[in-house]
Amino acid sequence: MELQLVNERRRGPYAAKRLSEFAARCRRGGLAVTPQRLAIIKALLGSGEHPRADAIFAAVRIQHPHISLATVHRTLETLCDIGEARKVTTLHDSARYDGNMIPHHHVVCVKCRRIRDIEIPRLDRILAGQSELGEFTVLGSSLEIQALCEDCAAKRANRTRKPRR
Amino acid sequence: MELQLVNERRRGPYAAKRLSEFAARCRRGGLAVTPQRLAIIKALLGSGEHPRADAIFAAVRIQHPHISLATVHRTLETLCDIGEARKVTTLHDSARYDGNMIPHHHVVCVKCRRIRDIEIPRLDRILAGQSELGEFTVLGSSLEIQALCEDCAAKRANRTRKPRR
DNA sequence: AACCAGATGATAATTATTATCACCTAGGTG
DNA sequence: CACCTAGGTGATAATAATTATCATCTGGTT
Repeated sequence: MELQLVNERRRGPYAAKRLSEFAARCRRGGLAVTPQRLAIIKALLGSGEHPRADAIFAAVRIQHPHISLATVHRTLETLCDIGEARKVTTLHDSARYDGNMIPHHHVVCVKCRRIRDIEIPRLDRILAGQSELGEFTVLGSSLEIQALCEDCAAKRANRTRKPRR
Repeated sequence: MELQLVNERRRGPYAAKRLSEFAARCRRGGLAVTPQRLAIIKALLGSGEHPRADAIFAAVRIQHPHISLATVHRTLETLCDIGEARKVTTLHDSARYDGNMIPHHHVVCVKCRRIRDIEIPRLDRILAGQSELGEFTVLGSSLEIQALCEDCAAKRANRTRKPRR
């Protein structure tokens, strides 16, 4: 079997480990360890639901009634920046459409958001053979590769070479 | 080579073919063939940029100065419904986060938007070996499988069995 | 204990998308 | 070919997620 649902049981120990390392990882990323950040990462690691910002907000509010929704949004983005979380969806701020209905996938520049089509015949073959996945009936799929395009890589290199100070 | 950028040259003939079949496909989908819809699919097929609604709006406006932005949004969604276009991003109306940083992918129910993690070790192996892709430097990737969960499939079956009339 | 860069809370601003509704038109019907 | 009507459109308001702003607060270092 090529595709399989992830075993949920592994989540507990994994979350505990991640949580115990969190303070150290914040400091490594140059971030202060605040009660809000702890509460947010805890809520995120404790959820298998791929929650939205407002769900995290609701969960965290129980212990931190004064926390602001803006803080939750900001913190989740920050966590993604230091590699403590990832966004399941949308690298883009608005929907993008594609008229090409031939099966294909996408590379997206995370900086300028340019998109190029790519083909991965072997992946399409794997997916074509899989119409059921646990309790799900497969309808379609799309692979998105996050990348840096030439132009943006060049710009970034310039900035790295001579950081303003 | 497992992954490769799609050759752009193929787009012209492909677009011409799709365009010539468009009216028939609309009727098959029970849709009227309006000048607006024609203009929008034409703009979409003519673009390799995976455009946003507002870009399509700008393009179409040149020939149809009175078209409404709402029509463009509506039409693009309609085109997706009848399989004439697809959304490159965001099945969701808001961002969703994941605390699990172990490489994995997602199945999403297109109805209730429930998400489950899946593992595809073979895909991860393909991707791990690919740090360059044409002019792009690969940073990460995520596969999203669109599906229908058990519950939503059951609900849909009920509706299909007894369509109200 | 004091300091301050960075974090937070409160709120306003922004922006993509959807809803509403009066009017219009594609495409069948007599 | 003129007419009819379900469905489509334009204009605009409403909604809702996210981001910006800014005064205040605090983690962590001195």
